Amino acid sequence: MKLQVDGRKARGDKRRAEIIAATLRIIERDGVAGVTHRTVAAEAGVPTTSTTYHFSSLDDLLIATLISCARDMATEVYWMIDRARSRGSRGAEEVAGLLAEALGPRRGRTMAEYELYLLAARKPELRPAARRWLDVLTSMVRHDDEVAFRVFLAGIDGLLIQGLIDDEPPSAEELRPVVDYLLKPR
Amino acid sequence: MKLQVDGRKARGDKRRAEIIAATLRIIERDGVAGVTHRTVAAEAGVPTTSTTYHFSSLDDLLIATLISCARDMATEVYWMIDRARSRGSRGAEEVAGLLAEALGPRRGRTMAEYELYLLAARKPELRPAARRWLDVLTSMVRHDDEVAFRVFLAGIDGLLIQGLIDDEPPSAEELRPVVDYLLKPR
DNA sequence: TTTGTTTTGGGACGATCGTTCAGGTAGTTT
DNA sequence: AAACTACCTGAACGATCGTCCCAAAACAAA
Repeated sequence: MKLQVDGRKARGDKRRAEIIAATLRIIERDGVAGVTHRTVAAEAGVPTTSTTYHFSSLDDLLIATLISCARDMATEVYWMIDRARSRGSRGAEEVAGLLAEALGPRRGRTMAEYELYLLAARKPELRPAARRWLDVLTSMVRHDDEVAFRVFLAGIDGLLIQGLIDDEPPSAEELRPVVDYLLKPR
Repeated sequence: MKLQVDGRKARGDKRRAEIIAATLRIIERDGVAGVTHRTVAAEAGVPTTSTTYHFSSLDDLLIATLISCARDMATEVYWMIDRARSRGSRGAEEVAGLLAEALGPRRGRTMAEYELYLLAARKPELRPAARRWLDVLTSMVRHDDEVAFRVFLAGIDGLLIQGLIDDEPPSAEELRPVVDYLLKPR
């Protein structure tokens, strides 16, 4: 069995990846509402029919984008945990910093993620991909108290979604006491 | 100064309210993406031009819908707090019940609220209305520990948004320990 | 080279979109 | 009664939408 040596399929895969990346940029900038075959194609620099060829419908394109997005998130969290462990930290500082970054420089990306998340609430076929994010966290982070860990995950989500409607993003220092409280064992 | 006796304006206000209610039903059923002048008009049983007459643009209609939605939420929370106080409860049972209801029978409404919430993240003119929800809670609920209260609010949001991508909604009994943990003083 | 498969891309179809306009109706004021 | 204001609505505009069709190009297998 040959593994991906067909130059045609290789080109196709590359283009699919470019289209997905362009879709994510569109969502970051204009939201899911801004995603059309034409806007995505223009962003990716390909003809309009290219997106309809590689993705049988707009829903398929959004599904592929969500899956790609969830994979990116997982690897990011993985490296953050790695950083925290190498410092011997309990993680509060790293988490607060990550939240501040998600609400500041990467605000568009955070909005995109939650829009895709809500889309998964409406489209059942997106849910496995959306749940992967929580699953990855649950499997990667060591936790003794199941309830405390659920509270921690919920708190992170809540802080992010509430921070998105602030006029200016909160700093890591402002978030720190809340994160500390979330992580404090009892 | 006469207070609202002009029959014409009274009719206009009534229709505006009907259009807003129809918009909310559309969002509950099909999401913000399903909101067009035509779908809203059909849902409300009015001609298409009626929605463009009363709301100068689609954005204005969504803003009005979010404001109306936030007001509804505030009164609901008000009554829940009233119920809890009259029972002498600390509120855990009431909160868990409210969450289970929001994720079960009222799931569509909950999705609509978070979609409008995310819309406020993208459109600054919506943010005051979106923030009103948190402000109302903050002013209505007695809280000594500011940090603990922020964690509580974030936790509620996180539990709701995570519950939206479950295949079947969690029961009040399942949510109870998490809510207890959120409310437990330390 | 010939044959078959996959990708590319221009063009176009019907549907639906937001919004505008002008004429008509109902209610208020003078 | 006349003048004025606010609301109502059918028709239509240009723009944009998702999607389809088909021929050309690139590449692989024969």
